[in-house]
Amino acid sequence: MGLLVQYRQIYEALRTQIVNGTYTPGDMLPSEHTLSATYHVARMTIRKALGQLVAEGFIVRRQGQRSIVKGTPKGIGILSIMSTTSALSHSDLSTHIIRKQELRAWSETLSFPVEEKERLAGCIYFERLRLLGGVPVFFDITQLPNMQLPRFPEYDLENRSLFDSLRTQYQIVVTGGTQQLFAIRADKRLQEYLNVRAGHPILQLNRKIETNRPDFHIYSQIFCVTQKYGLIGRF
Amino acid sequence: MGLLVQYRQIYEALRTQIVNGTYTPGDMLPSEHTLSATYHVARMTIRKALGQLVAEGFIVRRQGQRSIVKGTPKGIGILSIMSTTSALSHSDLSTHIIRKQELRAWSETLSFPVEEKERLAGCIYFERLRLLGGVPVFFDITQLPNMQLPRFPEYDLENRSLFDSLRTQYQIVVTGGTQQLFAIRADKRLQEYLNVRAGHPILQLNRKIETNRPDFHIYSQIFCVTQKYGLIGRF
DNA sequence: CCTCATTTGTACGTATGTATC
DNA sequence: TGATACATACGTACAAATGAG
Repeated sequence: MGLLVQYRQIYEALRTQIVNGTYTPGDMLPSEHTLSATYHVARMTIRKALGQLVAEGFIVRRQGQRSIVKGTPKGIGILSIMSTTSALSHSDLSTHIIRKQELRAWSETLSFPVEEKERLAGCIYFERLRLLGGVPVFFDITQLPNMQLPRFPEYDLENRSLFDSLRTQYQIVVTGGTQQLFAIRADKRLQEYLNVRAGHPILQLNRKIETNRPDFHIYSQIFCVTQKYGLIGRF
Repeated sequence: MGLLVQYRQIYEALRTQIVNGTYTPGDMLPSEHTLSATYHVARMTIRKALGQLVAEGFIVRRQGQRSIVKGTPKGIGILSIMSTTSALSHSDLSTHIIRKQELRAWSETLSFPVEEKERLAGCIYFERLRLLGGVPVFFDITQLPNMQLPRFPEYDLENRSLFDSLRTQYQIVVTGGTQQLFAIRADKRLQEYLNVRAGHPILQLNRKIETNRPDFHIYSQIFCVTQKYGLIGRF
């Protein structure tokens, strides 16, 4: 296991408590000193864990007062969908697999060049369509290197987030990335999948996502209809 | 001065050396131990400074080897323009002020609600058009609270970056933000400014940018033609 | 307005583990 | 294998911001 490190365990523990609602937005976490006592670690270890939570938007911290819980952030490097008009439950989002993950050659049309080690490892490829209340809102193509991911091709990406799977199964976490954005007109394939007329404006994102593994990047292309729902994300 | 803290001074020193080319991409920084000796500070202080540089993409760090310089990052929370076809000098980007910064009421059409303290402080508003090789590529509207920004209305935003000005003049640095993205059709105003035909796909970004000042956010709307130049950024 | 306890931020020193070369 | 360098972790001390009184 790669989870021996203490600050990581504490990070996971606190993170879980925020995600599952033990702490709700506006709540205050215990002080560094208190946490240090309860987990039996040095204050610096606690600070490291809290620093991670700050970086990912789970909490905010200000000198002189305790950490304030902000809740589960909307998209950490990822983008999530949000209604432009009314609040909408996240559970209304469903995923339809167009192509299940499979080994195939790297696409030639990526915005960002694949690194040598990744090219040699081969490519896991899949396509998904996301629907909100039955309406298709975005179509995405994901490619990632086939490196030390035992049993990955069997995972059900319909119900689980790719990023959650990578984090919990393989300790791969997103550390940042580069993205390129375009507004385009819908082509034939997009018209079909996204159910729009010819020439409808579509938001395209090409991204190279970096992780804590030095030579492991996720390459994705996302095509999104933003007429009714905007794409929202943190940076 | 807010720059008494040591790790911040060391951060600025190293950052400057990367930006001005003393260190070029691929170079290695001195080891933590060496830096600790040259600056006469503890290793932890060096680590804090290097951590900042990592977070902003100036360097990458891996256990067992020295810090590797990546160069000046393209857009930290900001977006910069990059040609989709060929490499293009950044100096070809020119800025045309449509409306110089002025005090006015907060716009009602922002994606993100303005915070109470900001609303009371009033709004500094300006509009700019960015051109690449003489071709307009994006039009942006920026609004920020009129809080402790002496002489700001006089600054020439044509030649200087807003973010550089805020950082060097007021020690305000971007810490993150939320953005909402849309693909839209060009309306009459955008057709005029961006020189496109009716209905041309336009990329719209609405963003709320957070800073190190607790109650100071920058609200911006960006409208971008991505036909020839993509919008690129880190997250 | 000032004081004081609490809490976080910065900084130092030291030790050990682990990855890279 | 050994030397180098970064990562984690402990302990301590003081500075600075916050909020309560």
